[in-house]
Amino acid sequence: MDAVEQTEISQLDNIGEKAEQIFEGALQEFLVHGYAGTSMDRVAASAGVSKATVYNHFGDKEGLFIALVKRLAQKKYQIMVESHKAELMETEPAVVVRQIANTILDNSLDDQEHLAFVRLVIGESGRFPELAKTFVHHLGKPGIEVLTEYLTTQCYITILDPEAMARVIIGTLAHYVLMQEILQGKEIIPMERDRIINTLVDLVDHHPKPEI
Amino acid sequence: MDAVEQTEISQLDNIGEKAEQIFEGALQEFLVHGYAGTSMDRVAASAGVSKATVYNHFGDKEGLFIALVKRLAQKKYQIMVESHKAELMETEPAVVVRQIANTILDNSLDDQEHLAFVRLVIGESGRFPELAKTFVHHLGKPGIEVLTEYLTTQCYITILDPEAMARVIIGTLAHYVLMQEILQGKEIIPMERDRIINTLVDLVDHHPKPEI
DNA sequence: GTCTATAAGGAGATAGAC
DNA sequence: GTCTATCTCCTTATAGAC
Repeated sequence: MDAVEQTEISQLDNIGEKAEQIFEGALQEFLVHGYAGTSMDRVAASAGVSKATVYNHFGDKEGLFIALVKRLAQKKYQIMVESHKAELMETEPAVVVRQIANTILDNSLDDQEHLAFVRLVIGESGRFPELAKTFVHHLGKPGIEVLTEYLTTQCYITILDPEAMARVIIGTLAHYVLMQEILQGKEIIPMERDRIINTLVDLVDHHPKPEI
Repeated sequence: MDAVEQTEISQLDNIGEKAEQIFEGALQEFLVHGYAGTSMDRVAASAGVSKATVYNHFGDKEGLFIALVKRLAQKKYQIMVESHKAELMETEPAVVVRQIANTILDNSLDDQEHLAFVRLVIGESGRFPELAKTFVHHLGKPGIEVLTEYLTTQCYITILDPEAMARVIIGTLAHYVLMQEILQGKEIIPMERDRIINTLVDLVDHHPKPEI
């Protein structure tokens, strides 16, 4: 396999060894200190390369930041959506909703990198609107769409507005992660994850039949 | 009324005219540029005072930032929770949920200051955990508690876990604001607010009676 | 309390050798 | 392509006059 073919296999790999190092260093710094709080000196040091090399690869600080966030969004997409699509073919709504909820929470609640990434994208969404949109496109939209598709085909009798219901489910889970972990509220307003999941499962399991 | 009594009436007013100016300048700068992206020079200029005056009042940049965010959290609390508590005494669940949803969305979706404030608190929640907790304590917790109290007393027959259901309702609305406005996703995944509200109203209106 | 002026250090970005 | 050394500007914070 030659170099040209390799670049078509994945947009994440084979970008050069130095570039990989720079991404790794930039990841550490931007996730911890934010965009304005990160210096290119520390990125270079953390990556183990000189500052000039960083500029040679990514042009300027903004270019590096944008490339990093887009790369991370793609990576998260593969983890959260692609690798779990197969599981969605179960027919029992209760089982499917429980599985989706567990997938989202398992990949969020204890993953400090993910929590820092969400903080970063939301925090910079006013100054980098395109990055916020990339995040929505790669992580918010697919989750809602996949669940909507499922609810539409499997629960069309009981759920009047599947897309709105998908947003209820995803929104509840996202807000739970935001409140408990990202905003560090788990000691202030504790809530067991299973109570959230059970309540969501109930919503689709015995939902109101339209009155007959 | 003398000065001592005045300070007990509200923690928001009567902190000195210069301090008020500084808060106003700091508000503009921090909400737009974030913590690290804001310079004390621009805060002073925006406030119309000298930089030394800012330092005399608030010690350092961090002190000013913390004071500003705490002040804003209190202000938002009064707008979002206190001023709407009376409306909660309606007995119809459908009416109450619709009212809460409209209160939250009316005070969020079009309020650029509020959206920027949420961006700021989430974005800085890793570096200023106490501020994140203040936000949860003043804005997240009261909303959930008030709604939980209502659902517990008024819907105890149909809702098995009122606190979890309160989080479903609040979480759905918060996530809607986050996706559509804060992360600027309204063109990417459009959704009418009334579809969200109607779906939430249905949840409490004809919720599953436990099987008899 | 408030101002002007300044200290001391860090920031983004580049020139030029290799 | 990568490095070292450097340029220039901006940052937080304070000293000292009033």
